[in-house]
Amino acid sequence: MPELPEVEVVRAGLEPAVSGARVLHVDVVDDRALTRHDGPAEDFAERLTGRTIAAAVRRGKFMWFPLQPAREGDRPEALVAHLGMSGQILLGRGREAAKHRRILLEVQPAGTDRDGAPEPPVELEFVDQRTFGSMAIDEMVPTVDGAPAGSAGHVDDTDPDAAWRRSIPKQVSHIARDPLDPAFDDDRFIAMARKRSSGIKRVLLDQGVVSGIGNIYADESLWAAKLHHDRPADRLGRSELRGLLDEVRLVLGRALEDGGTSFDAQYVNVNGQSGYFSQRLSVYGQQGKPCPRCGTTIVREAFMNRSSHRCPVCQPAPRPRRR
DNA sequence: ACCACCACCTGAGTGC
DNA sequence: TGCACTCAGGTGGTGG
Repeated sequence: MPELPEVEVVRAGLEPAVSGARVLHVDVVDDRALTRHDGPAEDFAERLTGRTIAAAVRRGKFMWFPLQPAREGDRPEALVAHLGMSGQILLGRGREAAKHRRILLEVQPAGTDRDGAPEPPVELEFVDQRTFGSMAIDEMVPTVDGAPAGSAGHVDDTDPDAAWRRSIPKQVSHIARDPLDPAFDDDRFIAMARKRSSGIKRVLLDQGVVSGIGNIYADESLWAAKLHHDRPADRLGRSELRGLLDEVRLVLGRALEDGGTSFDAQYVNVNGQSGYFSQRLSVYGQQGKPCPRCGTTIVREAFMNRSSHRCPVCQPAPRPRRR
């Protein structure tokens, strides 16, 4: 479930189960699910087993789960997860192994039932057909701007116990904030974009400039902002970029409300359920259908070994750059 | 520093 | 049926 809304659906679904939970058992079924981990599977399992998870945090398409220190004075660490193109994290108890199960974690939730008895352990199953996703244990470093590192749900940012709040896994530190992050800096985004000569869609997809946007939401946002994907970013006005940012936020927000975009069973929440935003797509995958705004037939074009979808009238091609 | 391209994978669909 | 080919929601490293 790879773009921001889908990853946020997963993060929010995991949060109540993992916050304060203790990792009882780690089973790495396929080592390829650890490409982001610096070390062998045994190292991953050893460092994770017995640890307590503090929370579930997300920036862009990356999620991480800060771990309480194993011993006082230890460097702060987190379990990092990226879903890649086809990853899922499913929650359950004793479920049958999915075909592409890569890692299974068994955790002891922090909560108790209404009689005060501990809840039964729960399984987190990391499933990933194409193995572009992976997990890792990574050290945490302070955020450069000193603000909370990402979206963490119901967390008190002033709580001194939440020291992890202003830290980020080292391998995620180069990722820019996403447009739904309160600490996202609009002016910084606009300044960065206006230094890029490549097309605006490449800039939207550059996770070091703005994170969380992938091929679906780039196309949807550009259609909403009436911009062609090849418009050179350094030739766009500040107000055009501001307007684009507004549309990005609207699109991501609506997709989140709908539980994300699911084209097939590949993209589901932690309970295996689909999202419904695919019913509201204006251009992505809508080639041959009428533009919802002007009725012109939507076209699909090759773009970076993938596709771009647009309305030829609402989003006319830019004139080639003169020199 | 930027920029375009390629590799990393599995499976579904299409045309011959 | 089988085979070759294309395509799919992402990221990172590589050269220029």
